[in-house]
Amino acid sequence: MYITTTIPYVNARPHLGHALELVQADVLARHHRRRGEPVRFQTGTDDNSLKNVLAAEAAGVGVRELVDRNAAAFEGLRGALDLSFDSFIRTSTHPGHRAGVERIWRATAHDLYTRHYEGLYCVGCEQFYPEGPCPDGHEAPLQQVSETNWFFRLSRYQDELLDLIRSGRLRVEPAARRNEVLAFVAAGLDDISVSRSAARARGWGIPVPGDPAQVVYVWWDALANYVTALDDAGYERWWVREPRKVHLVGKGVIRFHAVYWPAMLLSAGLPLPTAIFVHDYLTAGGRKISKSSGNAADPAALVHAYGVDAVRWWLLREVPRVGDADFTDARLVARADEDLANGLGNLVSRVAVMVCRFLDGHVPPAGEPLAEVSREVHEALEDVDFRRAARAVWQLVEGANAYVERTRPWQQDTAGREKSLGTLVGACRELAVQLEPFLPGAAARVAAAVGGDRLSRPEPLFPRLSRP
RNA sequence: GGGGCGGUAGCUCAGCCGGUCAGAGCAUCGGACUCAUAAUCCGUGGGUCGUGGGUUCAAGUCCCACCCGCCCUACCA
Repeated sequence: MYITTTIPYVNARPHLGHALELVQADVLARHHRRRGEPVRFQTGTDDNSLKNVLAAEAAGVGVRELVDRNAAAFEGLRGALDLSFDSFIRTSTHPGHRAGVERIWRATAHDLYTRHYEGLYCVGCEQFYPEGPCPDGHEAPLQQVSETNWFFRLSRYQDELLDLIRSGRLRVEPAARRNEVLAFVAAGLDDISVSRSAARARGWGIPVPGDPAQVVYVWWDALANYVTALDDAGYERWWVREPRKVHLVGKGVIRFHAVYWPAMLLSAGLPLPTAIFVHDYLTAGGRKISKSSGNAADPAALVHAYGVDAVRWWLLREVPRVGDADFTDARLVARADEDLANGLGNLVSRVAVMVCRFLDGHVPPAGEPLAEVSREVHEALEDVDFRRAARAVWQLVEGANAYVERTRPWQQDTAGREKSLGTLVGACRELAVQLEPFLPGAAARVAAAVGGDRLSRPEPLFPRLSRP
């Protein structure tokens, strides 16, 4: 499976919303790797956005400097969040990116034409509007622009796109999002502008082949990363031969991924992605998270404060498949204490201690499995429902804790203790296996605590985050 | 303006094609237990399922209108 995240533009540092998408992609990648499937997990940054130029000007630093600094912060999420991406592309520095964008441009030449355009342009949106003000409320005033741009014949692909999505050859999940896209396409597609004046872009971006006065529209540039990130062999393997190509995207950019991108590929005669998984947004304390609104919900800071397991667990266990989710520190702490400390951590602790206390640390033979959850986890992930998958894993924790109460090893003779503790150690080991895609660090610690023939009393795996 | 999503116990939410669908978790309260990170297990209370109509033998579950929140899209029929 080829799994991608969107590549955020790096006008600021990453926020929790980026972390959500990365962690979701990471779970899919780890899950499918665990199943023995070939996986390539791709992410990166969009360095070529005009917004980066503006952010640099506002901050009084060079574009290169700002872009490098912020891109490094995004790439640094790998360590902070235990991400397992195979490659990280930066559109301004990746060796093959520019050439790849140019190649796709040329391959679609039969659908490109120039048109004079006059209108109001919002640099914040990188879009034209018939009237002001900018609907997104960007600070910068709309600019009166009169120029000639390149246009792409998107209108030509309307029927093909409808057929693609309706037939499921291009899967869009959740269904509500698929319907949204279908409604948009069915309403009629206009050709889109796919270049910008190089002068207004301050020379930042990729020049249009054969027209250096124009730079390639940043979305065209950015979308291409899904194939330009791959070298020739990689392209063949992951974009031509791979049967499952999945884009994870936020709800705000569905149109680009489910309409523009497939149309570009159709025009260029290239293979298409097979699925687009759309997540909704996070709010923080009831307020919209935006990169410009300060450093609220900084994932690296949250990891520093609460640990990677708590942060990943909140993102996976608490965020619904449909609908925005509100993040607060209190919710993260409550969820971590309830599930990780009181549930999983305490379970491992009581099991290990009983083995030490009653069986002198010797691990008895494994008993019957307590619950079978791998299938439910898999089905939930196929359905792109991370919360349901995480909940399924937790059935093991609850089942094991209930089993302890039911069998009461402390009241049994040695044979009884061996039987129930054998079952419990087995359950903890299974838990470590099932947990790996979600909380790789925690899974490893659980595995270490209950691995081997002899156990010792473990330190608390997950100390409570709140004061008792 | 058009389209979409959400509005279900104090909180976070499940409820697919209409008929045990009025639920789960947390919180509250009561009980049990003592292996464990003052953790765990069992049970209880609590809701006119946004509002008002309609269809139906039967509607959170379908239709219409409206209110609130959010998203996408467009401001020319």
